[in-house]
Amino acid sequence: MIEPRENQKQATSDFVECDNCSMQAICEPLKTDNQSLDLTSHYLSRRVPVDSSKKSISLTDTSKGLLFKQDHALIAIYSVCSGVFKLYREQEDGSQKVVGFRFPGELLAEDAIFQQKYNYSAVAIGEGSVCEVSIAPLNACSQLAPDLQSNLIQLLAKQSYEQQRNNEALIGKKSSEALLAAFLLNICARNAKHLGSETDMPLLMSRSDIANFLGVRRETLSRLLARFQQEQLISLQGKKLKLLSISALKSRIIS
Amino acid sequence: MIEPRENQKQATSDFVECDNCSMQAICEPLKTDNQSLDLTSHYLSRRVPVDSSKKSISLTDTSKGLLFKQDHALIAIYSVCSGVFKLYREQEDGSQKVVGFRFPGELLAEDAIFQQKYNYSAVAIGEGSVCEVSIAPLNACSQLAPDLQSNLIQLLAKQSYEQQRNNEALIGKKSSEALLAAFLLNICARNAKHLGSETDMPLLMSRSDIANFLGVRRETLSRLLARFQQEQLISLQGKKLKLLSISALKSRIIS
DNA sequence: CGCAATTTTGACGTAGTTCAACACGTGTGG
DNA sequence: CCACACGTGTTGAACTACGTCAAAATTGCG
Repeated sequence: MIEPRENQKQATSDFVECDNCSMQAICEPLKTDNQSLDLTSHYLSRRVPVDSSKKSISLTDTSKGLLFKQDHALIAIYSVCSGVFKLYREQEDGSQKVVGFRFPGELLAEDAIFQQKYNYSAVAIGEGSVCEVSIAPLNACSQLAPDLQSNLIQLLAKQSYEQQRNNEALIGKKSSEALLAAFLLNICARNAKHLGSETDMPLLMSRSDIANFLGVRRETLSRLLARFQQEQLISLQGKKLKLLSISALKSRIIS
Repeated sequence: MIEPRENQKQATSDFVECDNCSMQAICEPLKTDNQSLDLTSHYLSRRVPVDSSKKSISLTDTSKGLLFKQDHALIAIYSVCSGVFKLYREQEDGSQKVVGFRFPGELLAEDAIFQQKYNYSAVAIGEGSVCEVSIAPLNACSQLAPDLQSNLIQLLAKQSYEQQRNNEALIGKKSSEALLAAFLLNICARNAKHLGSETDMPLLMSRSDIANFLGVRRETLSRLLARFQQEQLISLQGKKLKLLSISALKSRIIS
């Protein structure tokens, strides 16, 4: 396993390139504009490591790898640089419901802007890192730079689009099989750009979390994955997921 | 009610008040600012009727009540003034998949801004009306009025929030019962503000459309609704839906 | 009123859940 | 070093919810 020695920061290749990042709209344009260049430094922290395998870092609290916590006041929004983040919500009965995953290049917590508080908790699965955009300074800078504002509009509009698509992929699938097929295609598509492959990706999330998210039992997920392998739709060894036939998978999505 | 008589159309009470409308951010602030007052006239058309029961109106095409069509170029975004709109997507196999409903005060098609084309078709269920914001003029005006821009940000941020919440309500529910309970609570909450009741609303959508959206069969939906009535969770006569016990319904949402 | 469309009801088969046991890897302490 | 607990993933058998197909009942509309 290619494990580049670690924590004096991973190899560059583990990070998504800025060109593939959702946050680009409010990071990069300012690079080209000399006058605004300084602005990003007021709100942006690049590639902050968030690690669930080590003891908790400088972040506020309890659980290791926790990026932010449900119901806490909004401080910053993020984009994922590396790793995978799990979004979940504590329920009245104490159990947790996984409400989503975020992959490198994707935005995180932007839906907290409306009520100024986080709607779910986010935790890194294994090692991860994020770019952090602090909201208060961003707002201040936006007053000064109209371009920044219109870029923020673009960013939110794009996110609205992505979210709609991701959710359409999952609502109202009649069988678990269709649901899983849609999920696998969805996550591979979302990882395609930065991994350079439409068919291969590491499945870092645990079966429990995936099953929780999809609303099926661990056991069912296990059986479905086994069936998909038998039928040569996917191959799955360890964490390595490979889609063997995208078209065949698509044909399983009968909503 | 401040109703500047309009299009000599439906009774005033059928329209959502502007105070309860998602679009308010880019409609109303400009009312208070005398200088910008004129701007809205450049991009905003108020309370345009869209009616599926009459013959097709001045709109482009075929089906009556159609507001916009999937894959067509983005011209305007909308907010629902009255009635209910169904969002659906034509699938490869020719069938249609209902991907959402929109109620008075809610935004429509904002997720088309990213790719400048509509991601689904929208059709009025029965009679409806919308406020229409044309994108090109809006963009032009945004250049001139920074306030308008930041209001647009607020609007998109809010929509991002709403969308996330609506979808969390529906993904990964283990039983159809839980799914339906979540759906009923969701749509009643979304109609609460403008109807003035958390528990009562007209269920204008057909059973087929609801079942399609939820990904269950018409028959199953029918049986579930019957069961919910037996168990005194809801009452449903004709189109009148009443939630009899919100807490009991909530307890059915075991995700 | 009467036909068509929509909704509801019934009987039956299958897919997915439930509960239990088991296999595997990892970390912990004697 | 082994024994043990623990988390994760897989497998089997019984039960149940949902889908399917078919028919009856209701609603809506001309």
